[in-house]
Amino acid sequence: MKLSDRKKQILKIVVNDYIKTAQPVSSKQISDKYMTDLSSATVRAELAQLEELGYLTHVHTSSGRVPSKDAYKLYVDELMSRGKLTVKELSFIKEQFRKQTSDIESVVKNTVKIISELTDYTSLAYSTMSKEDKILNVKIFRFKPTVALLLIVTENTLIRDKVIRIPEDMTDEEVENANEIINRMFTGKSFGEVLTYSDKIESEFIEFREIFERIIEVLEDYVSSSSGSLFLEGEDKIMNHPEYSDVEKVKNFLSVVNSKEKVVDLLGENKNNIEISIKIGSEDDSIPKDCSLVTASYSAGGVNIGSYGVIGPIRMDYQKVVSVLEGVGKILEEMLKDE
Amino acid sequence: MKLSDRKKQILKIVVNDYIKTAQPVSSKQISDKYMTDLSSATVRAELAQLEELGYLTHVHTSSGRVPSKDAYKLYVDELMSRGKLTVKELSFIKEQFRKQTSDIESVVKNTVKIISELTDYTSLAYSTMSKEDKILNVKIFRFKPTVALLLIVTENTLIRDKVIRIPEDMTDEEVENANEIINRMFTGKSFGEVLTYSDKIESEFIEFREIFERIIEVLEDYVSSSSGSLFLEGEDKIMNHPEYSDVEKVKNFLSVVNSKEKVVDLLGENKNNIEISIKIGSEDDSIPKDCSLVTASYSAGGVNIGSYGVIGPIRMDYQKVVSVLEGVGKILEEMLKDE
DNA sequence: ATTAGCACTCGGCTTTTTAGAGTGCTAACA
DNA sequence: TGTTAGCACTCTAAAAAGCCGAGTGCTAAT
Repeated sequence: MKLSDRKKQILKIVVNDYIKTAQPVSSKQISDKYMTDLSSATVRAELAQLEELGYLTHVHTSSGRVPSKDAYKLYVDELMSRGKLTVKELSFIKEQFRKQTSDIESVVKNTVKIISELTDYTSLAYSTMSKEDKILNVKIFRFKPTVALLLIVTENTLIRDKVIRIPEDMTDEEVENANEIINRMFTGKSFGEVLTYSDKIESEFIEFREIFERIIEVLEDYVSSSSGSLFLEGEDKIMNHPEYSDVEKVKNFLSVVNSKEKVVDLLGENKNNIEISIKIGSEDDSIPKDCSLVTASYSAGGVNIGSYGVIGPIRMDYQKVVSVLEGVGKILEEMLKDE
Repeated sequence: MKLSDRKKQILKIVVNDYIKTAQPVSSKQISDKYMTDLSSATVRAELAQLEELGYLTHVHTSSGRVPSKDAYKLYVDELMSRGKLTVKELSFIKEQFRKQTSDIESVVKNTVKIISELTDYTSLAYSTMSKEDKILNVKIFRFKPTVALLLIVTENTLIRDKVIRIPEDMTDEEVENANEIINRMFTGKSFGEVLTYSDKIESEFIEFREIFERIIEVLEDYVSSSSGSLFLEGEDKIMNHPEYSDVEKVKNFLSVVNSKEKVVDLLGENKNNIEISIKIGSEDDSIPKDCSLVTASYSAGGVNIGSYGVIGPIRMDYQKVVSVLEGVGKILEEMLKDE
């Protein structure tokens, strides 16, 4: 059934008001505050029908209406007016980004912080570590007889470094040598490729076997499912919202959000959308019960390299969140383009 | 006034029981469960006197006794029996550490995790970035025309890396050159020294001015008060304890614990003690209200390079916490010695 | 010094009461 | 036919009242 314009208008009012106040909204309020030309009785009739259609719920016989998940969905798809960031917010974002140094990691880290700050929700980002990412350069930097730092630079400007052990009896030249050979072998290849051929390659360089193994280990580690960097900010922000006035719920929320695997699961899904994606409630049940997730993804050089977003109660200020994500996203893309 | 042995014994019972149950403990419970040779009336008399002396409080006229801060202090200083870790726990620790790779950062990170896991409290660690730490080696690794990775290896085996920008028109040789000169200048010097002389040095190398400035920036950044790495684990564990059944309190706790500056403040203090230090309640008021902090410090090569510990409610299982910190500490020291 | 006994206190729980906000329905109205 | 005033009804949230019992403090006896 198609909703009349008036029904839509009323539904929008209900959702807006409920998002703002977290209180069930009554017919009288609507008629008084938003639709002075209509009596509460008329509104009441409309509300009853909207409820019939599944967009509203009654907490109990008396006491106003609360939006259902369907209502939220309709709201974000059709009803919600797209907000713009205020000048103040925009300049705050720019201000924050200005302090920024170069590497992607810290840019993303900062982004997450800004988003959480601006929206007052828990915010998260995930940098994909894709198997397709091509290796540009591998550098073994030995800074102690038995210890070296392994640097891997990839196409997506991702740098990974990790400490590895070096056999003590290797001379610096040998290490240098190994490095060069490895570089020749790896450069231009993707993580995936390198790992696939690792057995074959390995046999060719028995002399550097040990170093080689370490490196492969590191690579495997990076590609392994839950790798990639995860950034989380404002986990505690959830407590600023009345639906989480109960410690049990907070605990549950945090246990999900603090589990890297689960979060990666959440964020991993919307690969291709540059668009903002909104998941409401247990529309998909990986999200913690009664939560919504709003995400976008960012890319460098046209390739999707991660996603970022906000997680919070279903009664979320979608308008604000979307505008913040859009605003920040634009600036973020610019920053990454520079690299 | 000196406490009789019996009073001490009773006080110990009260603290132990209260730590375990979080419930005020009554004279009857004591007489029934712990001192069957004494009647509740006698115990009652003793309790009354202990209260007189300030070790116990009455929540209200009826309903049992609760330890005061003084009681906790006495408890940890004299009364508490030192616990040993169970075999199970010990093997758990070793198991966890076995997976460990080399670098300090991840060892410490792992340590924090283990502690939090084992104690069920929020656990934290802080790696000092001291001005006295001497620079062993500086390496500029240019992996893109305008971008380089700056590595700084220090005496305490700390490695810091950071991405810096390089002027595009510098040739690789020039960068190499700059690197060498900088290395000569910096090696053997402490952060503090380098920063002090930075003005003077700078004038000598106008040609490399830009790189030089970047490096100084990075150094400054590291030395700046809130630098050093902070590790936090199990922030949510606080909610497992009944005194934090109120969201407001949790919020307050988290707001302190999530603020890097504040935590660094907390941990920064007990520099010299290898010993375990226990701070109860607002004995010192930097700690979040009604919290206790148990810390120890770790060192490498005899130098103190950080501290780690546990933060939680005053009603904390000190015995368990201390034994875990000691146990983990020993293994940690060993691991770090290997480096 | 210890203990049994008893009166007394007071928090926490359950129950009752009350007030008011909101609905649904109906009948009247434009 | 859509809108509205009016009213009975429902249900919650908050306050008030009542009850239970755990625990204490004190006293008098052992």
